[in-house]
Amino acid sequence: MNQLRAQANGRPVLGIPEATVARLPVYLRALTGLGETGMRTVSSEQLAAAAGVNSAKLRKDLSYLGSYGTRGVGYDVEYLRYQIAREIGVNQDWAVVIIGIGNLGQALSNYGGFRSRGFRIVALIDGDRSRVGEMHGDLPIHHIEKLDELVAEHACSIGVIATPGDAAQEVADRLVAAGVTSILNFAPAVLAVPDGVDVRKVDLSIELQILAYHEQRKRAPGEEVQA
Amino acid sequence: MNQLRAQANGRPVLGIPEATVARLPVYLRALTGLGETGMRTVSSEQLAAAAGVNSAKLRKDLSYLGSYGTRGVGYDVEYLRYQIAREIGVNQDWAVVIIGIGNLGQALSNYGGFRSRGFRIVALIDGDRSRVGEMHGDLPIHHIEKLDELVAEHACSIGVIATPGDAAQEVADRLVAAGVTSILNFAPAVLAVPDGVDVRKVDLSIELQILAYHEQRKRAPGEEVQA
DNA sequence: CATTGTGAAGATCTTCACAGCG
DNA sequence: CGCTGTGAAGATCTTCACAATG
Repeated sequence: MNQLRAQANGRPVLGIPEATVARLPVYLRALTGLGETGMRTVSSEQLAAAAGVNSAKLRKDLSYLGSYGTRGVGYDVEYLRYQIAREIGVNQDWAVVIIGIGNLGQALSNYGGFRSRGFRIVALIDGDRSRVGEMHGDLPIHHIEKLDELVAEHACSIGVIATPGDAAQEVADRLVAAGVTSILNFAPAVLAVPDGVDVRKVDLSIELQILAYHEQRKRAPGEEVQA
Repeated sequence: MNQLRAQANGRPVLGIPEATVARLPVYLRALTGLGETGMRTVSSEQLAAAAGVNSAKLRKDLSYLGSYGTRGVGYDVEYLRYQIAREIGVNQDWAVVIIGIGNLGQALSNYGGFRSRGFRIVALIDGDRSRVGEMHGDLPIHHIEKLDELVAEHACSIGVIATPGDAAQEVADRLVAAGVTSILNFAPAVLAVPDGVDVRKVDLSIELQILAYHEQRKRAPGEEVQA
């Protein structure tokens, strides 16, 4: 329902396929790594290997961004890195609140990979009043009643939910009411949100279950020969 | 390359589509929730709503498992839950080792959602000798030199990597050498593993980047009208 | 007769293979 | 010549819409 791509100026527009969007951060990471080794130029073959995809897919993905390569040569590492970062929005500053400061919330608040990609954690929030004031790194825990205030103060558009499942919907409602329009949900719950709000869900136990499914298949071959 | 589905006995065989496999745990969770509320029977419409998908997709997905519904009525909650659990392998006992006991590794080791789905964490492992013996819950940290021994002792087929990115490949090699055939990788690194070993990757910062991409698009509409 | 199960149509994603170009 | 960029083919996934049926 999109696909109005590349126009006059060569810059793309609307409608980078979701599958491509999901891989751009991987390419970005790979380019950053290659750049740190001093490499100046990279072929689609090399970059694809570093990113763990095949080169046709990589070239197709990059073609949605524009024509940033040089035929016969490859891509300029730094230039491509910049273009992808701009496309994703990672060279902006994103204020993030984390709600639910259990083990996972703490792990997330300490995760170095956020800061280096433009995500700045501006507040830690919990519903348990007895934990208010507790420091994690240089951030104190606030009570969830302060959510509106904190979101407004930091112009925060992204919220991370790391609460138990049964608290997640209420937290999501509060986030939406406070003006947050993107939610990363670690809680085991399906969230209902209004149009215009994006939710992405990470479920640790689902990933393990998918592995288990395949593991089980490795172990029980031959089950198919029994009509 | 698969699609040899449903045979004589009605039981499916090989080739449940990946997209379906990835949703089965979601249905399982939804069914467990519905079951706890006392619901005995559920229509595809209701279950789809609880799982956050549309009902046509749900029915198509379930059809790959067999014909477990009753026309005009719906699905028996408990029976369907059992069938999905069996299909995924969640009613088995899966021994899991976690390598890298930083914030994330600790969060994972405490995560209740694993145990209840048949995943039993049998060992915590770290490369830092000074942390050996440290207790987390009822498990001590072992040094990575003990990996082979621990994997063998617990007949462990799944490993979780929660180390920094630069240690991940070496850890993966060790896991494979020890006999682990499924790896859940939280480290920011693309892992090379032999055929027959499955790797799934969870990258927390990638999820945030995907949100940022869409968030950016919400804010800058109209960029497309400038040839 | 409400609801499942499913062919068929449509959408999206991947891969191929090669024309185009530096 | 080497490598990108991309139409076109192929694979997979989603949705439609309705026949089958308990």
